Amino acid sequence: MSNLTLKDIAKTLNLSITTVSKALKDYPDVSAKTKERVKAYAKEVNFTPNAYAAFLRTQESKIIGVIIPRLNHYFFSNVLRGIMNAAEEHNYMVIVLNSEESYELEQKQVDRLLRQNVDGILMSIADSTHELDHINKIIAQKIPLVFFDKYSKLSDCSSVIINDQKAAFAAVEHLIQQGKKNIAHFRGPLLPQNSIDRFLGYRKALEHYGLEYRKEWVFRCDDISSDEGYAYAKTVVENHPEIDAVFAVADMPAIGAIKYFNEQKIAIPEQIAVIGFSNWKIANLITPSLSTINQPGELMGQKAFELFYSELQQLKKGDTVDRQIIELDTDLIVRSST
Amino acid sequence: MSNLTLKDIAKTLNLSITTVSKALKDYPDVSAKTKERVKAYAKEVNFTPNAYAAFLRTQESKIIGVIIPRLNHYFFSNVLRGIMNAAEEHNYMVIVLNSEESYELEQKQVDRLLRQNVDGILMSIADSTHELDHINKIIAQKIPLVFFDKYSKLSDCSSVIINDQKAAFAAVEHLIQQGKKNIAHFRGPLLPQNSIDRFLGYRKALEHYGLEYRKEWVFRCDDISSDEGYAYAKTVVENHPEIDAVFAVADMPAIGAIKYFNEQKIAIPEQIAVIGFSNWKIANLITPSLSTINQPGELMGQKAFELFYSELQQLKKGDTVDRQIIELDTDLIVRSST
DNA sequence: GTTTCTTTCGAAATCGTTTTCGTATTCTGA
DNA sequence: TCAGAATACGAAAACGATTTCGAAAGAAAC
Repeated sequence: MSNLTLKDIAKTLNLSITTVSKALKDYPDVSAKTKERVKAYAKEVNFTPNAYAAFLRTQESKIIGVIIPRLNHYFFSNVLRGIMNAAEEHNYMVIVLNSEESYELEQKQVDRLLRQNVDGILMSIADSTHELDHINKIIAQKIPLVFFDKYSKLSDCSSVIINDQKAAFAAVEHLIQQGKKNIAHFRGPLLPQNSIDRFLGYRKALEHYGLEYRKEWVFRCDDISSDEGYAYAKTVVENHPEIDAVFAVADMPAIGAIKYFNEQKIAIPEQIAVIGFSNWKIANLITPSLSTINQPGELMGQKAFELFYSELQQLKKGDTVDRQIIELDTDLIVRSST
Repeated sequence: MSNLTLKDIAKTLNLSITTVSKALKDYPDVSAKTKERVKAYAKEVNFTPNAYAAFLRTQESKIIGVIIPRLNHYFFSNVLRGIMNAAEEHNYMVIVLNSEESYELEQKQVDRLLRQNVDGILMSIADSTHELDHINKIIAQKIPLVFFDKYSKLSDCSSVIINDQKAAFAAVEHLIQQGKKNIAHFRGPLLPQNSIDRFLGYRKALEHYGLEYRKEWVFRCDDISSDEGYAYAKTVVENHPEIDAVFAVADMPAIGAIKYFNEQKIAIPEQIAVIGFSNWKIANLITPSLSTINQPGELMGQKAFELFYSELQQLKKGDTVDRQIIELDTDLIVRSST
């Protein structure tokens, strides 16, 4: 029952290792009869070739690495699910690593994956990543690299993203159409591109509808946590009573804000409306349910794998790889908080 | 910059492959001088031994497999995080697979991991798993297997679990101490042990406090979803107005129930109290915040890895492995819903 | 009957590391 | 001075699959 090898099969069938190997891989220089014999026996004893030995020759590990900044975020775990399902279809295994949003950890994880000889790397870069040496190392080794969600504008790689600016614009536009005029923004950290883009979308929407941009209405959530949202909601109520709506960079801060407003018996959305970003499952479960922007996580993961796979095929054929950027549609989900 | 081998290093340093290999691994029969020379050069060119070639000799892949029933569940993603952090410390990589709570998929994933020659498997068995052939296959191959959270009472393996019965008892006891007398239970599916144990804890608490068990007050959530909780809450209100508290098998059904009660303006906890199980992050974010049982996810993952690691060491020494069952403490978290 | 071409198979090299064993050199003590 | 022990290194055989190349045997052609 323990794993047998080609040698074992060859011995029992009175053939050479070579012939057994060829028979299993349908080489033309093996007779139909022996092929049948070998295949039948291989199936009978449930033979599976040793992946490591195979790698030494083929240099294909049939493993991809995925680096995710946070594992227990609903959105990312959905992306992961999409990746894993797609990988499964192509007989790939997935090694998952998380960077905890740390640049140092991210570098280490990349090294790990390269040492493991993965066939490709899919990653969403950490908020704190400010240098790209590790990214360039991947590219230098000619290993397919695909970004998802959080990407780097500086390195030209295949990516699956959403148009954060457009989505943020839609969210703020929706608030404006509900009659809100003094809209605050709970923005994300300074570094990652999507945090910047959402902020820019916010500004653009204000500008487009002739509302004044006031930087004291922008609050920075470095951890993108509900606690920050809760704290800023308090600040808003106490120091900026004129604010009548909040657009948050993500659902978590939005939910924290709603919690505070609920406690203070501030009417949502009448007194103050709240809209989030990502459409976490929880968004639909709180009271009032949270309006938000839906990000198609599973689809994003699937597309990311497919980009990797097509790059790999191109590399194997010796073609020059053409790097694509896939922009997925988001949609505005209106619930009771706006 | 591409990966060099021992051979390359040996050539440039005018040494044999053997000596280089030994120097890097601190064999005693290499002089201090050459060790220095080799190590310095290896660091300079950033040499990392090929994991696959190494496997062929050592039969150690330095990879463990983790099978999780649902990836985007807050609790499991926390466990995963604990596993991954512990694995990292011991220089292990983690291949993650999800079974989607399906027995068939679970079998497939086990086969995958065995084929990949993982050094061990950590898993939480799927709700629908009713046979144990695949489990026995792992045991037969003498590969360390550790269950976490959802385990099988039938196979004697190392496990990290909580005492579901005790925890459920504590939850129901708490409701009773709040003066509740007619306590409903939104139970989980029939199969998994923890669903059964929580149900038994519920019954035991009723019995212990002299309350009558009524089976029409038990509702089965096969998907453990918020929708089911929502629907059953409606049933409770419409058909069983005497019920004044709900103990749910998990946070999700509890949250669904709260959503319905909120909509119907039923006072929580005055008219009806609700308690969940798991302490998802969301539990503290809804209004009213949800009382629940805290399950230490990250710790569970860490312990699971440690159990695996100690089994592996025992195996390598040729000792007989002693399988342990670690029972982690849960705690009752009282919030506003009770 | 000799040559040429197929068909079918196997020997052996290879991937990159680990590890056993042997050998050459130096060092010890009497 | 020399046996014996320590020290430092290398040759070579694994691990298990893949693949190139060559060779044997039979079929076909003249």
